Amino acid sequence: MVRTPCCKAELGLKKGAWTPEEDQKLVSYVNRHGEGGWRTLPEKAGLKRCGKSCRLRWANYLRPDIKRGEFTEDEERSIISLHSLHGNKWAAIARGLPGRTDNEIKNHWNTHIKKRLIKKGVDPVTHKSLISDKSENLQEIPEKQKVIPTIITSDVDLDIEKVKNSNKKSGSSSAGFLNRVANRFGKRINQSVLSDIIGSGGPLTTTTTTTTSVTVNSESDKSSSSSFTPASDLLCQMTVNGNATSSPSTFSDASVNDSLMYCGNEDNLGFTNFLNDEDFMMLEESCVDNTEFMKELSRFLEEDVNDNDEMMPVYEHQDNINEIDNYFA
DNA sequence: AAACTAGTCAACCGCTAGTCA
DNA sequence: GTGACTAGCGGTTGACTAGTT
Repeated sequence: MVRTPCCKAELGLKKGAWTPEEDQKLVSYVNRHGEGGWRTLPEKAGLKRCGKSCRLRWANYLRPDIKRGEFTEDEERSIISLHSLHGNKWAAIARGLPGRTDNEIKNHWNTHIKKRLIKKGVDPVTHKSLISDKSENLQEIPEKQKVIPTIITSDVDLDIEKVKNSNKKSGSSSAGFLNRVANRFGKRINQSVLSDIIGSGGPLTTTTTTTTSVTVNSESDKSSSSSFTPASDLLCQMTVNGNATSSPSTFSDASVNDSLMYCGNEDNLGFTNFLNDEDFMMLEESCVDNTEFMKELSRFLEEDVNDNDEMMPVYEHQDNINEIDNYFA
């Protein structure tokens, strides 16, 4: 089958930048007749362009619902989050950002976000830490340099520091529990066990972006460290004296997309994002299926009963977007 | 001030999937 | 089932701009 070329140069069709007059003609035509019929539209609208070009121009720049201007922090978070789930499926990503086009997102990714991720030591393709791949060699890195970058935000310095310094609010639900688990239990549990659990599967709904920072101080704790770095939807990082590893996870929930939960002091573990009850239940189910984990967990709980106020999330039920903005302001 | 370089982004190209006759 | 056609997607290009030498 021989395809008919969409744009026949020999027909004298124009290429290159659109003029205001052309835009006006296109907008006027689409407003009168609606979208579609792109192949025949140019002729009817009096444009010397191919239909494909008209469709693109309309879809990317002339549509009234298009949002122009700088990407917001939240939008960037969403892009990174969605990209971790969809990869370079720009159209799919664009569907998650109303008013933004696939082309715009693609450009922004390639010119800004990708570079920033690389700069922070994060592979923009796998969303895993580039440093973690060499975790075995990290012992040789000077202590001061053993800092695993946290990703996700639109700005390099957007910050955990701010979170750390914010007023701490007490938590009471699954998030608080998980923080205690992370704080205490994470130091002890066998890494492979925890990795299995965290990456053990579950329904995926939407993507999320989470950064989990963990620091374990004692030398002996190194062997029992773990990190939760989901390849597809939950981005977490964990460091143990600077050593970072990663493993896939399956938490999901758009609500988690706001990176706002907790960040403890530097000597402790914590989830920087809020985990809602649905996510928690998913984790719980995975845990229950793992007897080894449950044994460890039982031990942890016994110890935890007497000491559960040690680690509280900074943030837990903050669902107002303005408050989130203030958080990073 | 001119030349060069790097960054940005609008637009194009090639391809695929879906639909219809 | 096949071919023609449309819509849409993702990768790439190239014009333009800003910054640097």
